[in-house]
Amino acid sequence: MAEEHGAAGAIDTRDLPIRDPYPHLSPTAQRILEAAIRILDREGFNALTFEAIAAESGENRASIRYHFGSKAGLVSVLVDAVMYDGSLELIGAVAHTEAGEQRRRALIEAHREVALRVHEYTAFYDLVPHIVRDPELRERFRQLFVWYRDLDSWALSGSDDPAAGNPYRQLATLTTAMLDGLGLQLLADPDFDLRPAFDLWARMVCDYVERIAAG
Amino acid sequence: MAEEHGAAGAIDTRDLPIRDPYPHLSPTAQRILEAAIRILDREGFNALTFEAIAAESGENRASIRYHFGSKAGLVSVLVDAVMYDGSLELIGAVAHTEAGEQRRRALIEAHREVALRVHEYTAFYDLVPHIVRDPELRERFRQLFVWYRDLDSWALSGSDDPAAGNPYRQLATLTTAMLDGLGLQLLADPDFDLRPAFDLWARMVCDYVERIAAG
DNA sequence: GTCTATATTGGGATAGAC
DNA sequence: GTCTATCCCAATATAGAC
Repeated sequence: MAEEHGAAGAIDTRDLPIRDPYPHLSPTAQRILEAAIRILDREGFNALTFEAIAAESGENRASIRYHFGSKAGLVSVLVDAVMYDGSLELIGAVAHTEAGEQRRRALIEAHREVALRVHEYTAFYDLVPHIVRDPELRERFRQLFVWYRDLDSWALSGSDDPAAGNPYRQLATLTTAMLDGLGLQLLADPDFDLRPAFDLWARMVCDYVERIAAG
Repeated sequence: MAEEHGAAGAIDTRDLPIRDPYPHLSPTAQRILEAAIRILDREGFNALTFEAIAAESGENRASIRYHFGSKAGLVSVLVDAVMYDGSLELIGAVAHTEAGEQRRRALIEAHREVALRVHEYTAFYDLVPHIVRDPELRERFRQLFVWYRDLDSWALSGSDDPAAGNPYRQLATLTTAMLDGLGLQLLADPDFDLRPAFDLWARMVCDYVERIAAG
């Protein structure tokens, strides 16, 4: 009675516009990248200097340039790592669910979990100004949104057929926007309880999906 | 048959957690501030140096420090100016509308207009990382969100009584989040057409409001 | 591959002339 | 109130020793 995993895997990591940077890095480079992410979370983009990264990682200043070429090279990999982490969680939650109501619930629950963790949004919003002004990074950013809308509409449709997601495309756009926007309100006030708002959204989505399904 | 303006003005600029910085500035300081905003829009926060502002405004480097005390002082006023501009437009759209359907429509139309102009979101998202890390700025940011939720729920309720907005508070949170999130998607892709998504949102809001009103 | 030392740039702050 | 000159510092980049 369970769906075949192959079918449910119609959307997986291979469709992601970004890839996991870690497997392509030497152990030293991985340590540097991890240190850079910690600094970005804690102190923001402006604190992301070779000096600070060297201290945090235990590596030498010059070693950072050796492994990543330049500041821009490091930032590019950093952006991939942050984006990839966020996407991976969503894929993991829905990729192997059965078609139908179960998948829709899994998607909404995964969204809720992500939304409630402000910590990841700090690094994300720190990177946005730089992503938007770098043509290459912005293109990856754009593709990531496309991917999010694809995944969301696919999961909302509850069908394994990607084309079935089309009626849900605008709803997916709204859901993605909602999550980013709620993250911003959480940044403004870490004590703000966004669960009631999220619950309302989940109800509105379910109502809408039922109406679509009913014709 | 029209409501009194005094009553419709239950929410106005006096309730804003930030004030218009311009009236308190000398003509020179105003020119400097305008130049700073242009640079922020065009080149981002990192390009916002005394050097660049002096060149853009035609004023002298030292004059900037004289008028704003320090870089942080300038940024603080800059944040107020950007936030105030966004808020003013929304107030203008709904403050003098009649209670009921007209006000709800005015609110939604005002939101649509703001959402479609990516240009203002660039400066906003450039400032976010700095706002979030400065306790004073973040507090004003938090209060601004509270104000947005108040205004939105008040306008959605269609009543002049502020308390009538309570059932719409979560919906207001979602609307605010939606707009910020759509702005982000527009930053990622200026050609992305978010009107269909916005139309869907307007419909979902109307449906919800009708259901609440019906009891 | 790794590190030291140094070059170069550009930021904000300060003091004081006008 | 406005501007000039200068100081200090921190950042990335470079060259070359090991």
